[in-house]
Amino acid sequence: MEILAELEKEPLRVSAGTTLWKEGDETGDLYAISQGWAISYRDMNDGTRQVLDVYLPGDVIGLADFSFACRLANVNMLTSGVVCRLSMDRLSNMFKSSSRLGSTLLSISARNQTLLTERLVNLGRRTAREKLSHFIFEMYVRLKRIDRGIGNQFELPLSQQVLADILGLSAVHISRTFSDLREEGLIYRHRNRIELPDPERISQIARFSANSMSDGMRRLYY
Amino acid sequence: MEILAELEKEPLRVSAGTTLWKEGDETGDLYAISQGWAISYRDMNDGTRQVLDVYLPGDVIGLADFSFACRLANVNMLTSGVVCRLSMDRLSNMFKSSSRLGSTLLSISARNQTLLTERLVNLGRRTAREKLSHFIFEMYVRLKRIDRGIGNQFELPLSQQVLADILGLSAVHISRTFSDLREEGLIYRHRNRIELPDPERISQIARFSANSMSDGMRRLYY
DNA sequence: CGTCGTATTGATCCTCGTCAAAGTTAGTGG
DNA sequence: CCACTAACTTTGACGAGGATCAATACGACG
Repeated sequence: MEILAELEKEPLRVSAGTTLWKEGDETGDLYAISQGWAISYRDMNDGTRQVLDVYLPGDVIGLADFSFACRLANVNMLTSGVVCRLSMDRLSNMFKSSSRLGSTLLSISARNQTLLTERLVNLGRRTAREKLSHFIFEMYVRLKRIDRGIGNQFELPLSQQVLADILGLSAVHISRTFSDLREEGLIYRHRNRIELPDPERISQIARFSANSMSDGMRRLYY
Repeated sequence: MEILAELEKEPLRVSAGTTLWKEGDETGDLYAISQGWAISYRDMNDGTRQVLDVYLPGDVIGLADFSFACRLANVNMLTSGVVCRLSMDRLSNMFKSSSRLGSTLLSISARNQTLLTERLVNLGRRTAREKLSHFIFEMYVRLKRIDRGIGNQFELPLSQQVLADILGLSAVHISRTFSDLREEGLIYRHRNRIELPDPERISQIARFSANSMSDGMRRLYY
């Protein structure tokens, strides 16, 4: 615990749009995001981009580059927020002083992998309707976990263009899909606010497999 | 080193088609695959499936479920081969006796994540032509790493249906895409044998970003 | 009140999926 | 050595989901 408390020592305010790092930068410290939203993404050489990950408060950013000398993706703040730095040096020390902590980091890494995997399925084998509702529902579950007390409305600070870049679709098609979902009374979106009148139904049409996210499945750490 | 040698102690012959585990099984040991090919995949409830990962000799299987009580995907052998078991108990001990090893596992996990990420981009933002040539080229690079001395021909024991399940396409379209690539003299496929007359050009077509796989980028461990 | 980012809507095109049939190849048992 | 079967591949015809282009509408904000 005291090791992890160390983490919170150096809080840093960042404004919306701040670049934490760019692809190709030298790999340095990890960040823990304690307030705000961030995304990691890769620019394609044809002008489009693919969002790889969406980070919420409580997430650790940068683990994926752990074994590389250079960053493999850009990371930007979507909103203003607060991040905490953790230097790699200190991290190495932590490894030595606590084997338990090593397990924990490995757990976090494994869990990230699970989310990626889920998203891989989402991109590979689903229609736009399913992709969008699946993603919205994933966010709903993740937000609920860090903030009990979320009803069936929540803030989702992602433009339709960003959603398109996450789901591998065009922004135009995201708009159309939202229209469909709204007409069917499944998802309402006003500005950046999402309302899910019947979350259970969403999870069905999204073919959401609870496994990977349910608390019941998780183990000891993290 | 001696800890890792432990790994090789319990080699197990397995035949093509062997199921190492199924989705929902209790998470148990890790496997290292020392000969043969394997895949992990998820069955969708509409009869299709999505392949999540392709494992080659030298790869570690099962890290992704590390923090879960249940397996999140099926793992099958595509060919006959040899795998080595590593019990989780021993793994925990390893953590305690060697902080370096913890880092190594984390590196492996991070590297897996990188490959997933790459595949995410592949599924999200590329055409069938690009997807297929990207995947073929990725295999080429990975095989070359474990077997220097591979020229521009190699064995790829994946049916077109499996390729489809990897790339989120239909088997029919894989066939057509191979035809196109063959007519352009880019990729020849006979039976399970792949020939790349001009690997460099493939990597261009595939818009392959060398970063994530190049040795030059890698760090200490693994 | 104009301007800029963001959303919506329509028209058209193209990539890829689906269905179905035929062709190939490997493997089996007689 | 041949006939039979099962898995895999190729090819064609057709349809649908989503991309693209372009015009318009909607706020938010200075």
